[in-house]
Amino acid sequence: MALEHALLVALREQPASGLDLARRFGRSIGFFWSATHQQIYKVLGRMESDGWVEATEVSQSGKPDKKVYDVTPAGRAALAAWLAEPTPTHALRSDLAVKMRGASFGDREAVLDVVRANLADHHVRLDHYRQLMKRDYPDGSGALAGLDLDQYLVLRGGILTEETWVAWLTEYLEAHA
Amino acid sequence: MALEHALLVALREQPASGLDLARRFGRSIGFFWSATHQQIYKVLGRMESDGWVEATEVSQSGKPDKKVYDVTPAGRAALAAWLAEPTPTHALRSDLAVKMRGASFGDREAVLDVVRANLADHHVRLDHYRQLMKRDYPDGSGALAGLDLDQYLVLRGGILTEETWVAWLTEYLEAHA
DNA sequence: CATGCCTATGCAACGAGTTGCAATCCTCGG
DNA sequence: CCGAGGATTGCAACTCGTTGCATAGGCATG
Repeated sequence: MALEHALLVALREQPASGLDLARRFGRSIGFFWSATHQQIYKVLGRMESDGWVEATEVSQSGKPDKKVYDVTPAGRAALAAWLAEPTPTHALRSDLAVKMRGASFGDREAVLDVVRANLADHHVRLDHYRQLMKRDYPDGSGALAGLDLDQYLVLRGGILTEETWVAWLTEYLEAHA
Repeated sequence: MALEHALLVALREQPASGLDLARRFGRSIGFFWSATHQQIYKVLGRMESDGWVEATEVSQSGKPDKKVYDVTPAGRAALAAWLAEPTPTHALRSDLAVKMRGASFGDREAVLDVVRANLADHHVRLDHYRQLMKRDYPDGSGALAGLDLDQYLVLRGGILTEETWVAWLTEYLEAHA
């Protein structure tokens, strides 16, 4: 239900084509929200027929044309309304947690390998986020406000989340060492 | 894809009926994995026709009969195979993060209210988990092993996760104070 | 020119989960 | 007896997202 609104946020930050969005959702935004290009095209089409966004054909040199989407006033209103709605908090929902809990019912060493692989992945992500932080906010949050501050704070959330994963999986592995 | 395996883990811990499972998924297990009874019945039916579980009709005094499911050898093998598979890590996926990032495009004070409501909810969950921890593991993890240790460690993960949410949302609110 | 590769957009089929509703069995209170 | 209400199981329709594939333009290389 929220991909539409995530796309509205992304397009308000910067108008873009479907594939541009897919790339952004694979990078900075997408570390906190993922979506494939198929899903993005599908939702963009619905949003366009709902009048939330409108597309402009843009010619490119050396590449096929692309359709750059921008948010309409109706889309802005829909976004503002959604932003003010309460959001239910839903639980974690992690395959890995299920495997950790069920490790006794299979090959424990195999589960530990899965956990180790995930830990390595979370280390990579954490390093990546920290690099983004250093590159984009070398002076900390002091001078930020509005959109910049919000982007900073969401990146902070990503870092906190990855640190938690690292801590948790490390604790799991040490307890089973 | 993993509800089936989450159910296998739950049933290996303790055979149960569909509604029993729904209640457990609304409680201890479900703080890390949620599922409605409809979804559980649907998946249990498929698992039964796949030969992963088998049901026994059990009469109850004062209540309708119930079907208690237990895991078959084929189900045990399927669970063991799944446990050893690698698990891709997928990103956060949080409506609230999108709202925090997009707060500039709507009524910021309304978004802050949404964040405050979520913060209160995470405080409640954190308290709940800590009570579970105190009730079920008053002596810490020292003497635990196997299934008990795993259950403890997953609860630890829940606590770490909720602490992270509390820290993050608090930081967000203070930055916009 | 033919082939392969990248960009860009999109369709179709499927799987998973949610929401709303229904049916049955049982007990309890009036 | 009758109706209310909880327990138990389940169906149907819908939304959301994934996976696999298709189409087309343009470039580079052999």
